[in-house]
Amino acid sequence: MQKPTAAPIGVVLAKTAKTVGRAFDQALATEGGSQPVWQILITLKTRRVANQRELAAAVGIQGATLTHHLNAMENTGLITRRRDPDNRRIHVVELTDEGETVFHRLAKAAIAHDKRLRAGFSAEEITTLAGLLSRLAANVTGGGIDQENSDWTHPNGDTGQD
Amino acid sequence: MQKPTAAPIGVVLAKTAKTVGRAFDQALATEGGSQPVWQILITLKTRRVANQRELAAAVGIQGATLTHHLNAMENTGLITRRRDPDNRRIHVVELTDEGETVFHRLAKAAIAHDKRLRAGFSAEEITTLAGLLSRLAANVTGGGIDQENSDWTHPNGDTGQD
DNA sequence: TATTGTTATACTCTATAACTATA
DNA sequence: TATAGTTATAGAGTATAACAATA
Repeated sequence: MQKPTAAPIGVVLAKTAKTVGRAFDQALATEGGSQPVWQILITLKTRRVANQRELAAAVGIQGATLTHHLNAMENTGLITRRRDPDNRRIHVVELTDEGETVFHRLAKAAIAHDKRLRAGFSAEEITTLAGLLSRLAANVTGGGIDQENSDWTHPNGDTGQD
Repeated sequence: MQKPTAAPIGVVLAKTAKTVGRAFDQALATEGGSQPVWQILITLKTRRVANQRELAAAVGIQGATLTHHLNAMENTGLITRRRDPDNRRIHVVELTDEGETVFHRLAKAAIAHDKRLRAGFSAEEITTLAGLLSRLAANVTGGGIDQENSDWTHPNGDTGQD
């Protein structure tokens, strides 16, 4: 009986991500959100994107896929699109007040989710884990993975912690 | 300027899983597979499931979703379904020869993928990573995550390494 | 009635290709 | 022509609800 190889790391990663991702979906859905919408909102709040292509890249989807989500978000009143007067090809995407509100609600859910996730972990372990995951991603991208999203927990110095 | 929180671990996990998962999709697609098909095949090869509900649970999908995939796999000749004579409610799922062949092809791709993933990692780091990921998953499931899949690299003592 | 699985239907996310508008 | 974005269409994966078959 050879030493069991244990599950390959890709399988462990995929299963963990599925489990954790579903819990996150659930948390966001409770607040009327979804992962793509959350990714779009957080990107709009935490970095300046020059155009939708950049936004799509930051979220990790194609331009047409982004349009699809933006249409839904515009319909539900989370964002507005207007043309940039300096270059009318560019559609400037902006959060509405409702979009801001939803962002804060989702941020709260995301923070709670992350807190739950970190339970029992030391800060050092989280750092180690993040580092290992980054290296994993780098191994399949050739090293160019965009792992920023810096200070998202305080997008406005306020995340609604009542 | 407060110390940047870095990305929350859930975000790092999701992004890494997306990146790595897409690379894996790509690797499987090249061999005519997909992740659900691979999960089903590997489960059939590495554990004895009493019925389709168990198989669905092992793969992490609903029964109806499994049926959907099994239909496709039956159509493409990877599996057969026959009724268990002892309990005709149960549909016994079995790999055809073609199914075996595809399994081995996908296993090869999966092994190559995992090797690529592990590049630059020590065995200890992989163990650490797997452990941390398991704990992460446990934090959202209440502890009952099914992380087996033991010796999948040698389903028959042979994985086709030419 | 309970268990096993399938069918019908639909939703979300994603993508590619062709198109419009602007430069 | 090149760039920014949208529309049209489609496909994969998933799910729930209702159903059929068997026990």
